[in-house]
Amino acid sequence: MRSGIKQVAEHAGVSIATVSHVINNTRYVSDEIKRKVYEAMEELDYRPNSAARSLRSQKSNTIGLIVPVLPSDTSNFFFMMVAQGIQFTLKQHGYHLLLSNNTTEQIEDEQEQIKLFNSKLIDGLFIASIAEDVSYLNEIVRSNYPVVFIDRKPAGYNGDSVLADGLGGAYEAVKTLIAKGHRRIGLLTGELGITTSNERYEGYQKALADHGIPWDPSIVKVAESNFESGYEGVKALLAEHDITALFIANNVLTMGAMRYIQERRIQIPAELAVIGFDDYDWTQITSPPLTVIRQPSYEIGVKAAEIMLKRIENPSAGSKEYRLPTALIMRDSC
Amino acid sequence: MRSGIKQVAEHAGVSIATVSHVINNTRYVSDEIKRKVYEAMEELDYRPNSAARSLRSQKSNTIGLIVPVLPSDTSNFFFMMVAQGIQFTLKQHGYHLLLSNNTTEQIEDEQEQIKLFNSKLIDGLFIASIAEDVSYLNEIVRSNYPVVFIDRKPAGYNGDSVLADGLGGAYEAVKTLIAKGHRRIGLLTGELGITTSNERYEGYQKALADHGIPWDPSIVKVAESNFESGYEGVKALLAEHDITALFIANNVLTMGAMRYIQERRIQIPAELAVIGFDDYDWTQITSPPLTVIRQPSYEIGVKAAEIMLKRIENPSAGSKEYRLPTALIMRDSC
DNA sequence: CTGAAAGCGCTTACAG
DNA sequence: CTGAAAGCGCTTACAG
Repeated sequence: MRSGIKQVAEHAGVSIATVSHVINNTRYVSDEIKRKVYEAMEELDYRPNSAARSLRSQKSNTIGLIVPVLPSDTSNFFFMMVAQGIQFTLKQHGYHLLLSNNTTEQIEDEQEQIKLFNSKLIDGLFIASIAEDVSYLNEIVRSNYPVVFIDRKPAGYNGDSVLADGLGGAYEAVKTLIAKGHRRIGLLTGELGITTSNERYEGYQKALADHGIPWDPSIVKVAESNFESGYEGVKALLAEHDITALFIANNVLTMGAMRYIQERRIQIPAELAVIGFDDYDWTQITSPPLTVIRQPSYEIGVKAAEIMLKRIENPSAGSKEYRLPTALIMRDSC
Repeated sequence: MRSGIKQVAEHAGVSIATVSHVINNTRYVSDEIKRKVYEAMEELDYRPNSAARSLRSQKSNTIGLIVPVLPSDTSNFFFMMVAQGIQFTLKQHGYHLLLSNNTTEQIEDEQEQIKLFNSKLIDGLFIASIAEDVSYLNEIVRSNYPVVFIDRKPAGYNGDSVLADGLGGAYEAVKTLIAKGHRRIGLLTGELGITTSNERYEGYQKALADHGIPWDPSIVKVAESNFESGYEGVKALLAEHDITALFIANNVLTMGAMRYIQERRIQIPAELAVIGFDDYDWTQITSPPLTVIRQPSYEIGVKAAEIMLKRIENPSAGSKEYRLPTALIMRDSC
């Protein structure tokens, strides 16, 4: 039998109220008694039962995370890194992370997950929603706990958001390509709708505009974010159009695209200059190593967790947007 | 205010006992009453409070997962895929997954994590322990819930284990290299001690022995599993020894090794034949695409979850080991 | 400065 | 076939 607060109280010769207060540091207890309580806890290897604690205090010390990662997607580092950053930070503050993948990319699934989390009395929710508009949160979450949006900033609900500066990153990539003399610069990007893709597209357009290059919609390819689409995407782009450079706006598409490029022995950067998105180790092992826009994925997780902890302490109104800078990592592909 | 079982009972005009029983399907209730209860639950959007449920039933419907993934390790797909497989399967059975990374690779950290999980009343634990001997579990877990070991099979505690057939995979890789005419086959592998590395080493030795090739310890390099070590590992191997082929026994080392190989423009397979471990998308974008031993990582997660669910239902004694087959994926690097 | 006691929302013997 | 009630292990007003 595991021992509870009652056993500790008996062992220390005090009331359970006192034990509770020394555990939570929630009112003055004399040093002498404190010592006794700690000793008793030590001796009995006491661990507070968090179900009881949650039930009573309506707090679970647990925060939910919902990310859209398909099981087929053996390449999506981004959310995995974010999750790690979150978990690491939460752990240091005594919080647990409940993980859920939305594997279907259905909005109903997302809602169902949140309902499940609700019955676990989560203290907060991190979500990379697949929806553009999350007003459904008004009914499901009802401001019972803070919501922090990661990577994407959907409309319709009040919550902080933590994202990378996708516009700036895309802008820098395209500007770099332009500086190298390219004018026919293709874009391969994920499906529009979520802010992430929208912003990168915008950055691309803005860079072209700022440098007086007309925007040619026929050399931008919008594709589902998976390896296959990356492969087919460059293939189509190269078959039909005379581009000399390509900016690929996410890491999964980049990987698929590189497969096609390496298969056809297309010379980089001689025949085609490329800049990819996200800086993971594998971008260094292609031939040549890829120039990429780095997003601080782990740091996004850390930041999101910090924001969440603050919100839990101080649920003041008003939401804020946190932008983490991207960086151009120059290698040999352009 | 969220509504509880009491409100549902009132609304349906029955006792809370009856409501509880229809929720849990735990004793006969007439169809008529059942209908009323369901209606009431629907109407009030009732979600059982799982803290209360856990406190009362000593079950949390939550299972913990501890994996050793370093924050610096932007390459470790394996456990991420396993985690996904676990979470997907658990979700379908109404279980939640509590995630924890052991980011320090300290055994004390591992123990601390488990203690934290204990106070959350987890119903089970998945662990890829960094320890060879986990007898400490006897004190911490005390058979309070089943433990399923993933990827590694440490000694000292009774639990099922789910792993890939590392010995067979390594054997097949080396055999393939031998069949291609190689006799000086190097090995780059992760640190010994955990069963995973041990077995792959064994497979390597066995394949050599079975084909009458003397085992030369000077061409095996044991290294920490990270990108840097992979890079330095091949570098050392190639500088000092005349190997014509190389088997790299895990994916992180493979990535680092490929970096060195591509940097030095070493021709594969002409100058060096290589077979890597783990089949992730990025193994297709190197030049040439890599021949690898595929481990079914997602499936290991699914299997582990299934075993866990069975154990929870039926905590019979005796543990079993489940081996999932590996497969040689032939591409162009050998 | 510390304790006795109510109550969080459920499940589950016990009655009838 | 269904209900009244005890109790899981805590936290936190309320007293003194």
